[in-house]
Amino acid sequence: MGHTHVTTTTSDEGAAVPVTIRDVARASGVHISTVSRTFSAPHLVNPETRVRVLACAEDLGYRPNRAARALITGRTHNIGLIIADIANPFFPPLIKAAESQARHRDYHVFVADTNEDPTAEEELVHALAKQVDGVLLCSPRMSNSLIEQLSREVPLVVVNRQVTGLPCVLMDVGQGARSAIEHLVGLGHRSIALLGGPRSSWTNREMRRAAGAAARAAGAELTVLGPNAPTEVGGSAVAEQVRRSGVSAVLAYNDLMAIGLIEGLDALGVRVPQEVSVVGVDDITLSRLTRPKLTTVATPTGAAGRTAVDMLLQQDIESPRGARGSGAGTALGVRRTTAQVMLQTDLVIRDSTGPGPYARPARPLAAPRGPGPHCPAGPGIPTTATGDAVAS
Amino acid sequence: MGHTHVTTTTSDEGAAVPVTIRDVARASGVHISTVSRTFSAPHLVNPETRVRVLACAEDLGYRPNRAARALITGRTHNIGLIIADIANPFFPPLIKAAESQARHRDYHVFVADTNEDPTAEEELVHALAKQVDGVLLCSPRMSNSLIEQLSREVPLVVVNRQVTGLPCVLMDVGQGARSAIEHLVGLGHRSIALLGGPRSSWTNREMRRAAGAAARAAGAELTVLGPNAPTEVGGSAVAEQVRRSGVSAVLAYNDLMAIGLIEGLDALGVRVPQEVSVVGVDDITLSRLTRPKLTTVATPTGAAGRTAVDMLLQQDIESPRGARGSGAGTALGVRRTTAQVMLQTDLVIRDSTGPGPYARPARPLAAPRGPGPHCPAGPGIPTTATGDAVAS
DNA sequence: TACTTCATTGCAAACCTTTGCAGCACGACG
DNA sequence: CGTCGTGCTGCAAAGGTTTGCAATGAAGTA
Repeated sequence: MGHTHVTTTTSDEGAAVPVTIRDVARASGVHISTVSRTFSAPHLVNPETRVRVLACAEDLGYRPNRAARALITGRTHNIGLIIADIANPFFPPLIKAAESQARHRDYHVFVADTNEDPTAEEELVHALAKQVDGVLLCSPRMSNSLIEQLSREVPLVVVNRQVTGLPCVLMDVGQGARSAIEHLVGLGHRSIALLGGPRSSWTNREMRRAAGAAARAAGAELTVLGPNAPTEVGGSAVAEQVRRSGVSAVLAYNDLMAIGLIEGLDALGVRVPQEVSVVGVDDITLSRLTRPKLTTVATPTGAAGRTAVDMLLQQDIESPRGARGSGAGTALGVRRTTAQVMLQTDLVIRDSTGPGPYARPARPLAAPRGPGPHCPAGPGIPTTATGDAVAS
Repeated sequence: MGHTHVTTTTSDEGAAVPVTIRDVARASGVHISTVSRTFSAPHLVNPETRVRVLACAEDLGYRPNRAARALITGRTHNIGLIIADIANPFFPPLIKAAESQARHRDYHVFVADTNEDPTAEEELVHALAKQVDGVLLCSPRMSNSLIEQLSREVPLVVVNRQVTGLPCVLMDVGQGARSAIEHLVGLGHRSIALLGGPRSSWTNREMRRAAGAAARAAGAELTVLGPNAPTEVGGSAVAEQVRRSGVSAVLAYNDLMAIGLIEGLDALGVRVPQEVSVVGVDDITLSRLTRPKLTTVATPTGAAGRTAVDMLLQQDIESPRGARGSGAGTALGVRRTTAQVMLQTDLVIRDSTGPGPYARPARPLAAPRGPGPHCPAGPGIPTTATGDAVAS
């Protein structure tokens, strides 16, 4: 892993020459305030002057110093985006959507990864606080109370976590888990495992709650396995445990774990979906590329990113922080309205789920053990999953 | 995709009360400069005073304003990281390595995605310029001359692109492509396709050059297909073309394309590796999870991230930008030394490559068409790939 | 002509912090 | 007793920008 080759050259390249508003003012023969206005309030300056100033600025390669500007206006036109794990393919679509939405409003997005570490999360919020106008906290791992406390330092929008009093963007994983369970029960599974994710994940708690209720309602038994790391290795690590537990179907915390689990089961000689059905959550691109293709609960990540940015900017605009005028601020408790948005999820049925032990044969097929590979849920099996498809 | 549910509440949460160095000074009965020193030069302040100040600061929840600090010191302790496409799993390991390395040196990393768009790249550099101490440009898509120009605005380190006069971190994809071609020729392939990536990619040019030379030297024929988008769809889109071209092996620009290609070939009924062998580049985690597992050229992404950060910080430290003292700077041409580091790559042989039409049978197997699925390159076939394994 | 209105520009304070320099007190040394 | 060094602290300028206010001059109105 050492580097093969290092070449070193020395050159006399000119260093960065910071050109300021003063230089432009001097060059164009006006006061610095006029230059400033040329950029931030063009309608206040004589068209002739303006073009002259602009020409000089162009000439000198002047660029307004955003940090200095932020110091006085209190707005940086930056948004912070804190992510538990960039390596999780769930996030990139969210990031991209947020970035494009922000760009439309003349904002830039800075992404930071926390490695699923709550401490890093907190530190990052502090570091970002004064350099951005607001922070999007995605799938945070820290406590609600800490989040509330941090929200006093910088405007926050939380994604994938419900915290009262703060704007939140949620995905209805409860509904998703319910559909998944009902789908599995409809296929004839009665003994199902839930592969838990990180302990401190709101999504994890929601899924657990909803899946438990749905299983109970449908007369199926739900075993909870976890918590686990929300990654491929987290999934493959529990393969043995899944086999021993004797369940015929598994709902995983996310696609990555589902894929890892399938891989792990494969290594143990357990075939999916013939012997065990697996459902994931997220519908990452990858879930369409593995064999078998993954049945999964699709989450609207792009919409989440866009919505979160909108909510942040809206909240941000109505309360210009760092106001001028001496230290008032505490006096008038700012009245702020916080919305919580819940986005729909959808079950996408592909090839990783198949008939279970209690399936009623859909057509004259060999064994109740299920049809050949790549056979999606047959049309003969209702997915209403209210329990009546089970009978016995 | 609409949101199911929106709840809105209004609360009287106190707004962000920005507490400055002044408040702390007032509270602890010292001058602001003493407070400042308490944080940035603790050894200069009386221990008693220090604890008192720290207590007050803690009490009031004071946090130094990094923007204001940067304005005067000229250092933000931030690093910008510009990436062509976060959705490409090649980058996350690089990002994480860079972040961890930066954190060790008390720096923060801000990541930004450009969507493979050169214009966005340039804009992002400008936006970041005054908010970071330097920028890591990863797999840039803009021209060398523009990069050089931008490097006068902010210290730059370039990854996956060679530009003279600037510090660069390169991966030896030339060597990688050579090994891949030799591996394929050794397996008995004589007609090979190279799936090109983005036109403006340095890696792309390097691979093309090296693969061409290696094929010529080994007496094989190389067909170049492309340029293409460096994604799964970019790969699957050329499946038809690959089949028509009649090659028996393909070297793809990266793993994503290789995986997409395999998927596309599968849809056309072409089996990998039995009918066509496929080699990728990058060794992303995903390449171990697809079937067949991907043979690929592993690139040291983590090392690249760490090295890039080191080089940036080193370059940065010796020349403190935004120096105090009036507008000198042009006068003394700053002498700066730029290193270019080349990192090794390694061919990882898995299941997507198998014997070609000119293979000599390794053991008494059925047809020269190749063994069953999941059979990696048999131990009987040497991978020295100097060409002598071909014979006839 | 005198007065108002308007557009344009300059002035200077403010944002929050760092830092060179000077001042102060105190102990030590000659 | 005078001088010096040392340890600590305060003063004020500086960094690049925005912005309320005032000043200027010209045009419009009565």
